[in-house]
Amino acid sequence: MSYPVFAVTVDLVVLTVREGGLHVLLVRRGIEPYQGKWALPGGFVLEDEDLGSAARRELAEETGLADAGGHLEQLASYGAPDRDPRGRVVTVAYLALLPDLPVPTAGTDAAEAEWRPVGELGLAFDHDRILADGIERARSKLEYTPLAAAFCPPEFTIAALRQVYEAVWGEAIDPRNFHRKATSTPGFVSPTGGSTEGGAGRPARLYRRGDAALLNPPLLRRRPGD
Amino acid sequence: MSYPVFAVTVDLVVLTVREGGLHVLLVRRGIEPYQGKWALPGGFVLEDEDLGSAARRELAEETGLADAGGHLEQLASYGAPDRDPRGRVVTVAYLALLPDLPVPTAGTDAAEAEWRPVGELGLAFDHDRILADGIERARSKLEYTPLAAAFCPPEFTIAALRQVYEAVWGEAIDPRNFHRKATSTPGFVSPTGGSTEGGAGRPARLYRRGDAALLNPPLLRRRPGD
DNA sequence: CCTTTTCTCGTCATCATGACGATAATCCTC
DNA sequence: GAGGATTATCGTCATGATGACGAGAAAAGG
Repeated sequence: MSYPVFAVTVDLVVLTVREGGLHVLLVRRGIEPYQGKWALPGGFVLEDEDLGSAARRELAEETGLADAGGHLEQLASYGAPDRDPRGRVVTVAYLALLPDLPVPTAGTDAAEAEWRPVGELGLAFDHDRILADGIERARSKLEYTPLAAAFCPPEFTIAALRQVYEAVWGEAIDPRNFHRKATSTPGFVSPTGGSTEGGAGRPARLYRRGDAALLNPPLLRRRPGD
Repeated sequence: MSYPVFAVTVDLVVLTVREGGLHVLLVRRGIEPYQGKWALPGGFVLEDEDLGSAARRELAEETGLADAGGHLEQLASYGAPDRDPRGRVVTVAYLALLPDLPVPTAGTDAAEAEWRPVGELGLAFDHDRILADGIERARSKLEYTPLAAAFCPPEFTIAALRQVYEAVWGEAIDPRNFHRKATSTPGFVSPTGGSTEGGAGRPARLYRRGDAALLNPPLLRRRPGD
């Protein structure tokens, strides 16, 4: 039986929270098509390589970081016949959530990788859509999982965790209610015993990510139209 | 630049509720590899065909039904290097939820398509995993969306909807509390005005699927370990 | 007419949440 | 060092959602 052949790529939606807003890692394309445009980092899946392995490899190459406590999961696949003018290319998109770390550019593929605020449009290929899907996935996952901690360093305060929610959801959250929710939901966070020092205001206790896979009950954002 | 080439297939996890239990549409493989084994229906993505179009085409071919009010969504992609002994094949799995309809076998590809209870293992390729992912997706979607109605005919009773939840989640639900929840959650169901007749017990009002994309608040299943 | 079955509506205690007051513990400024 | 600013943490209260369960309504079948 004969069948069409495809190239298969992985594209990465790498999100972080910095300066109070959600940012995505983008690269400027050096070659046609879409030369000079911003695009999601990504690349071809190699022979003998699993999809997840390819995503982890690309993430390491683009960020120059050995997986620093973040989170990586498959997002969705995109394969419109005309999505790449060079031919039939199916891309498997992955979503990565990382703490705010500088992107090293020396000695990596990430010649022009940069954190950009989400919301800019005009990315190459169908990357606008992929990015939008990734952001919606991240927003939704924060409701039902403790994954907000993937945006934080290994130890963090409740306030830092709340600021992640506020940045990703784009809405303000009452600090007192959030504190109650975060500390009372089993497996959300676990105290380290330590505290912050040197900042403004009362020192805050430090927490690590909890061991729950799911928040129960979830932490639902306010839906538009209620 | 050179890169590996892949075949791309779509595989379908087609679920329905019948006889009080969750069933999946399986086909018996007629050729090697895995000849004689049960497998998910699926096939190659054609030249000039979008992934979603391929899934809809396969669904129509396998069930012989023009999309009968069900639901179809992308599930995930699977591309382990050794998942198909014939070579590098990436499959994009789709999840379909259908009302319980007979599977016509005449004049279709579905030479041996059958509804099988979920839970049997030993499917071809990595289809055990794909099926498990599809079931978990369906269970989860029932919590946050009105999609349970996709398992029902266009008009249905609250009891029928409840039985969908009980079959998919595998747990009993209090009919009175479920009735309150279904009728009071905005956009979950909308009454048609009609009623059942001829059955045992008091006639039940008929409903259609509501127009909400999300249930708010959601209808959470009891989590193990609470 | 009575029983059985199933649907529908109500009640009540409990829990989660949103709104917000109050106190605690630090830093900064004078 | 006194007082204010800032942030963290704890508490209170009204409201809404939920689980458990009682009870009436509307049919079928003897």
